Amino acid sequence: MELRTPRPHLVAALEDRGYKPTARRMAIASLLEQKHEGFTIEGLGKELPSVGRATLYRTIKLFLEVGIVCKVATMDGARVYSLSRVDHHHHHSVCVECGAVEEFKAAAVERVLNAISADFQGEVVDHRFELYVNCGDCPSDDEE
Amino acid sequence: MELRTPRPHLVAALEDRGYKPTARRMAIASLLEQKHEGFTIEGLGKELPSVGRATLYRTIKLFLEVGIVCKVATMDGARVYSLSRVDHHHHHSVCVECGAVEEFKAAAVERVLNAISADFQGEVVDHRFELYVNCGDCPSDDEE
DNA sequence: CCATGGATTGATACTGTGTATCACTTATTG
DNA sequence: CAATAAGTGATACACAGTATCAATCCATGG
Repeated sequence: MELRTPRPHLVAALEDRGYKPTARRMAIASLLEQKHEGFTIEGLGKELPSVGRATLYRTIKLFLEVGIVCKVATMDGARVYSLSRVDHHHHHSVCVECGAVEEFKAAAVERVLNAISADFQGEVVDHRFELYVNCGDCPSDDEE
Repeated sequence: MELRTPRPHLVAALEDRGYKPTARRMAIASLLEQKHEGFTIEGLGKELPSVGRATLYRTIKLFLEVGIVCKVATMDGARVYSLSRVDHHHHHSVCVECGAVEEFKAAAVERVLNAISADFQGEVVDHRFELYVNCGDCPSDDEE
């Protein structure tokens, strides 16, 4: 298991919640940092065969909880995960060709949301806004 | 299998594509018309035990293709299906309490989408916008 | 140094969701 | 009625995710 130290804020995000930055977790985090595409956990398993499946699921769940990974819906309704590079609220675009996930912030979306919330009887608790794109510079899977 | 005839446009949607309005399909469609909440296929299976599991999955897939059913992502990323009552582009709200799915059209969303598309290098192919709400008049599961 | 206890890990079994296959049935059409 | 296509059900399979439990790791105190 090659252990490149991931960026400090990932480590901090874990430690702040009382989780240990173990070798497994650091290996997984540093792998994710090299990934531009959305990933599945089964896919990670193939790249990190030395890490148990249960640990992978647990770790990604932990990363979700800590906020360094997001769960994104693809166009066909499947789920992929994506490392979050920013710590504020954002949305995702997913390239339908190469699967690249980008994070973007659109104040306009929040404004629309507020407008819609006002119309809604009942309370708007949360939302999801995803863009499916042709990113235009899909690597021929070089980034893999 | 009780066979209430579903609304004509469901039948038409099938026939227009060369699919037959069989007894199974009509039974499933008429069950869906009574449903206000998002549903899972396994759930349908419990309500229609006389219909084979494979047929249920095939039928819902067919309904998706024909456009009379939508696949909606819940807040936690799970998928539910929902009968579509309108035939134009729309979005969904999902009540986090009772699971009720509403369809709504928001021109503002499309405007934002156009604005964002202009900023994007590459082409925006599709999008998803879901609202998670507390609908405020959750039946105490009376509508089940 | 050793014991102890909590956190982490891996193996495994299990549930849920969806697809593929194949034999059987039903409808249609000539 | 025979031939054929469409639809159906059983089953097996693949994939996603959870639960359990024993084993391991690691910090701490004696």
